[in-house]
Order: sequence, then C-alpha cells, then structure tokens
Amino acid sequence: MTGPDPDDLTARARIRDAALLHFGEHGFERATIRGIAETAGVSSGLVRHHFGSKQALREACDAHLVKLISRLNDQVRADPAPADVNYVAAARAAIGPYQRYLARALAEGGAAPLFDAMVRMSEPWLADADKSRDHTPDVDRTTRAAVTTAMALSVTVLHQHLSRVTGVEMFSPEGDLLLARALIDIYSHPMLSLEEAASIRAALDKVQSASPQADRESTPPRIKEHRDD
Amino acid sequence: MTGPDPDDLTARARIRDAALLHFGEHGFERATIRGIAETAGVSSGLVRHHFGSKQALREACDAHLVKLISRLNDQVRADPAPADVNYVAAARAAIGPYQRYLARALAEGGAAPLFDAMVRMSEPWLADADKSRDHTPDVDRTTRAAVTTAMALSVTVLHQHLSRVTGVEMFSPEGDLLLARALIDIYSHPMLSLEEAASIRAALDKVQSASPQADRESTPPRIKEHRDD
DNA sequence: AAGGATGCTACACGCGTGTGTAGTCACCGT
DNA sequence: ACGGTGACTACACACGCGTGTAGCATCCTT
Repeated sequence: MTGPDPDDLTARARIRDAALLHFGEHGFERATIRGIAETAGVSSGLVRHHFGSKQALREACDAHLVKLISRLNDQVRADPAPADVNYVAAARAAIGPYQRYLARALAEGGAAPLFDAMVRMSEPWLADADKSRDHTPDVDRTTRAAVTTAMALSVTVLHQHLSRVTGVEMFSPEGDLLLARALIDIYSHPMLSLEEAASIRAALDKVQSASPQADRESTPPRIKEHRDD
Repeated sequence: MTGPDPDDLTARARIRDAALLHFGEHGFERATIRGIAETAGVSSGLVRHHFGSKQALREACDAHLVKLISRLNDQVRADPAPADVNYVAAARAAIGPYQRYLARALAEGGAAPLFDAMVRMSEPWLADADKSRDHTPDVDRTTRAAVTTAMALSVTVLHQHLSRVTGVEMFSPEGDLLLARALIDIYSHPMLSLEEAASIRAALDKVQSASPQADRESTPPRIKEHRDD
C-alpha cells in the first residue's frame, strides 16, 4: 500500500521521501532541512552531504516525481484498455502521499517537465476526439491540451478547497469516488451548446477586429471603486 | 487602467498593495516586510504599526481581495446580459495585478471565503443548465459547482505552465483571447459521450459494490517499482 | 593490510528575518 | 496654548535557518 518499501531504504531515498513530505506539508520555504532530517532519521548534515543544498534537494524531488509519473504513463500507455477518466484517478492514486508536493510544485511554476509530459500525454487522446467533430477547432490542439491538463490538475492543486466545500477529504477513497462521478458528469455534459459557443465566438471576433490590440476589452464591466483606501 | 489611483493613497493602502504584489511575486515566506515597505515607500516599522504582523498583513490582503471580488460579483450579477464565459475573463481582468497573489493564495489553501463565494456564484448558473437535462445528475450540485469552479480557477493558478506551453503570456490581452477561444471550444465539446459516461459509471458502481470501502480500488494499475532507491 | 573513498555526525558561523522599543513630528480637539 | 493621539522612523534584539568544516566509522579495493 505504501508502495515499495518499509522504512529501510537508502538514507538518500529516505531523505528524499521525507523532503517530499515536508515540502508538501509546509511548503518549500517553511520546510527546514533539520525537520526533514529528523523525519528521515538522519542528521541534518547528511542531507547536505547527499544533496548539496536545499534547492538541489528540491530538484531531486522534482526529478524523482517526474520519473515516477512517466513510469506510470508508460504503464498506462501500454495498457490495452484505456479507461479515460481513470487516467486521472490512477495517476493521483499512484502519486499517493506526494500529491501535496505535486500541488505546491505545480502552483509555484515548478515541475515544468512534468506538466509538459502530461500535456503531451493528453494530446493523442484529444486527437481522437477531434476526428468525430464537424468543424475543425479554431484553437490549436496543444493549447487545448494544455488547458485541459490544467483543468485536470486543478483538482489536485485546489484539493483543500474541494475538500472543505464538499465536506469530503479529496485524497481519500471516498473522495476519489465522488470526484470520479463529478468528473464523469461534467465531462459528459457541455457547459455551452454549440449555438451559444458560436454566438460568443462571434462576439469575440467582433470585439477583436474592432480594437485589434489597442486597449484591453473583452472585459465588459470595469469594476467600480469604493472609498476605503 | 491601473485601476483607482495614482501613487498617492493612504500609506496603509500603499502597503497593502505592495504586499499583494510582493506576496504574489515571491510567495508569502520569501517576501520580506522590508521589501514591501520599500516598494510602498515607507519604513518597515510602519508596516508593523498598521498591520501588527506579517500574518495579519496577509489576512488584510485576503480580505481586500474578497471585498474586491464580491463587489465585482454583485456588479456582474446586476448586469442584464450575463455573458457566460466572460465571467471568468471579466473577473481575471478586474483582479488585474493581483492575479499572481490570488493564484498563490488559492494554491496554499488560503482565500477560502473567496473560493466559497465563487462556488455559490456558479451554482445558480449550473441550476439553469440542469433544467435541460434528461436524467437527474447523480452528484449533488454543490460538488459539481466546486469542481467546476476549481477548473475555472486552474487557468489562473497554473498560468505559468499555460504560458510556457503555449508560448503566450496568459496574463495579457493576447492570452485572454486565446484562452477564451480555448475555453469556448472545450466547454462546448464534451470529452465523454453519454454512452461512455454511462459505461464508466457502471464500471464504477460495480467496483464500489464489490469492495464497498475495503481497499483502494478504482485505481486499476499498481505502479511497478524500479530499483534506484 | 594499507589506503582511500563513502556514509554519516556534531558543532559553529553568519546572515536575514520578524519583531520589539523608543522616539520624533504633525495634526486636532478643547 | 496644550495635552494627546496617531502616523511614521531608526535602531537593536533574538532566533531560526542554510551552510561550512572537521572528524569518525565502515567498507571496498589492490
């Protein structure tokens, strides 16, 4: 369940795992090398010995996660029965205790190769979906894949809020199930009809051609000020 | 464009704005009171004088943003022509320079009242959409609203990645436009057909009734280990 | 068996930081 | 005119932190 191993691993691996945990729990800045060392059951100096610096430790964490995820990706890719939405659930489950780290890393702009890999991973799937479309989409596939990926990851990144609002811890079997159902529902019911979409798109075109790049627009209401400064 | 004011505001307001900026740019921990004070053009002591502590300053920033957003919400709500997706664009535009702060705050679990407000804000819209559905959804509306909100916010939170992948800065007019088009496309084309959705749902039900709560499940493949620890 | 690399610890330094304290200046009510 | 309240500054303290250094034990190599 915990994955690979009891608690006897290489000290280096134990430190890395502890770092993943601490970084995820307290954030990079707030996490301390001493705290990580304590969790790993080693001295603080050993952390430096193995990783050189705190920043390097962070990068090692990123690298480890990337390796783990791409391994999972390959495995799913080789699977004969691609279970659509279960991609997400499976990924989240495999990441296991590292979800909080992943969330933070992504939110802070880190784990870029990981995000990129996920985008690449979702593109072929999107390509399949495109085949059954009437008109060709007016946004390139990569952009749509990126946005789609971001949306899929939002659940991980904003899990605290989802847990609070729904009253169900998202990083739990129960949460996984609720989430899966919600996603299936959302993914199978478009928020916009094709007519609405076309109408909005037309409005967008008009606005754009009116002021090609001049001032902001497409942002209808200017927020009104309130005297409290 | 910059919003309300030149650079002569109450010092308190200037400090708050500077804090919003610094927190957004460097993160809460990494941002320093001295740096904020310098940007605001005041002494570091004055920051403490007005806000008491760094944490309190952060809370003041949150409160300010909540007020700003709810003001915007009221305004959009009173608008006769609700422009669907433009909700997002309008909100993002109004938040203006604070988007980075917002992204960080949300990712770290803060700004809870703000997220909640957004969920409440999206529920009636979802209610409308539900009217034209054949079967009643098997997930309660609040949960779906929360997930939908999270997805909408993912663009803000993960803007760095989107900018990198697409090559277009997301917090720019150009990015707004690209994003709007992508969202329209995504929102108007379901990723799952109703049949696929039903099929996955059925699979989910089976799995769940097989092991009501026992072990994990719904997470098909266990990730295979690799010797490098 | 010598010798060197490696895993690991203990301890100390220095810097940046939030915070606390004292003091100055200006405005305002009475 | 005069106390007093609030905006604002300068300076110092203490602490936690990342980092550096020196040293010890263990194991592998030849």
